[in-house]
Amino acid sequence: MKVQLHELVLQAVHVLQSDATLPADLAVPDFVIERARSRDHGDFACNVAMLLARSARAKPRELAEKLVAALPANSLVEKVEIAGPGFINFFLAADAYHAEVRRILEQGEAYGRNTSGAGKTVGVEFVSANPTGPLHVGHGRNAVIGDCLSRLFAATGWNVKREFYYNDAGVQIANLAISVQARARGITPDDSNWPENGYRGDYIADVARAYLDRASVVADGETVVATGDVDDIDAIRHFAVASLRHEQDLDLQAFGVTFDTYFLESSLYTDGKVEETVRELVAHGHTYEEGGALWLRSTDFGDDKDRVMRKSDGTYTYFVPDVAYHLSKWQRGYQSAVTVLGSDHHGSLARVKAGLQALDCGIPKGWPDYMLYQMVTVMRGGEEVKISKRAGSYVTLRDLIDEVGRDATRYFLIARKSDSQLVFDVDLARSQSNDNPVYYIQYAHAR
RNA sequence: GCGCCCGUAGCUCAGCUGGAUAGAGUACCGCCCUCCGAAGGCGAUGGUCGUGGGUUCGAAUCCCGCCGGGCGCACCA
Repeated sequence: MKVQLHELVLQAVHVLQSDATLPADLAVPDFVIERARSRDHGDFACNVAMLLARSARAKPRELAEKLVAALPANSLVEKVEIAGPGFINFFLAADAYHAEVRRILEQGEAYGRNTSGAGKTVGVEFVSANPTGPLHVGHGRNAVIGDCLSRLFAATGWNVKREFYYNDAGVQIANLAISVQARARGITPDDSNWPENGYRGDYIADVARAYLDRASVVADGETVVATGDVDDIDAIRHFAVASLRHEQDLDLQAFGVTFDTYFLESSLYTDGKVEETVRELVAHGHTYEEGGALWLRSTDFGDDKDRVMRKSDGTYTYFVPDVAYHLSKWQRGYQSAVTVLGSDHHGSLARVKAGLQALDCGIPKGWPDYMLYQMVTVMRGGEEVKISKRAGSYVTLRDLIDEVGRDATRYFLIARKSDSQLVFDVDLARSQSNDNPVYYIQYAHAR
């Protein structure tokens, strides 16, 4: 409807240009057709006369009158009024509404969709939680943002690849393994010989128990059987990662979120992608050695300081596999890529983009896009629920889904714009949720 | 100190590519519904849009300063 009205107004402007009421070389400003706030102002309002007034050296209201007179005949509009400082208000004919209703009924699910993204592939990376614990409310916000974004892309014809990237090696996973190992040996977080950076949550004990019971777990298409050998740290790590990935999968499934690809950071090493990335960066002359470390001259690409790629101990900093990962997205043909990321990671954006530019392989400057979101706090009973990752106590996504229902949780996490901090009021969400378990109990009693 | 984000009703937040009386939920207050959903329906109250300047016919919206809050500024991930 707006598009059609926009076209009508544009034609009126052209008419005035052709009869010299308006200068022929006039740049037509970006005017808007918008839904009128008040019924008195009709159905749609247009501000073009006020925007044209200055360059046309005319009074907005007079211009508006001339524009209205020049409007092409059409069946959409029943009445046009000029109001206020020069708004053109359109009152639509009932037929216009009827036609739209018919379109909605005819097109059903397809209504409102378009094909503007046809033939293009977008990679949407979201959640990307490391398998070191259950998903929490922050991951929930990430998940629903990424899911909605993906659906929007799909609705506009894009080929959407939903991707979950996770670290299955590295320091944090080593900590996970020794935590499970400690639990399997009967050590608890309060003991003096509990590992210094160990994960303290109760779920670690659950994993340890399952490991000792020689349980099997399926994650990312692989079945892992626990050996029960407390001294085999590799086996423990493998089992622990699979266990937590499995738990996360269950949570995501309960949340209605799916992925096409689970991308393992370790594959970047085994496939030689990390080495390839470093080699390319060195080959293009954007690196230098200093203090026994290999540096990327990322300041050449908009970063505020140069970054270490390879530490003096020979290992890579995390940002190298990050660059390698994004390179892999590019090579997989993602013309567009979006990463949904907590704003506490926004500092890493500049260096990853710098790294990609330094590869000189044709990646556009702004690629990839990021969707940052702010922190979530949870209120329950009028008080903020304190979280302590150290102690392993925090509000999990599963808690919220069980307590207020899937859709209400999704709604409250997406209802706020992502760059506002969000307060999730559990009681409010419960009271407004159709899935509210208390409601069903009451309803059952009432019957 | 530097960078990013936020500051709108008691509370949680929309509105911010400038437009005509700044909206919603919630809380509080009033009214309705008294056998099948009173965790409902209707209505009222409530705002110097953090603050000071600037641009403009017109600023919550754009620009600059200041104040307040969050996050980030590693040879950690």
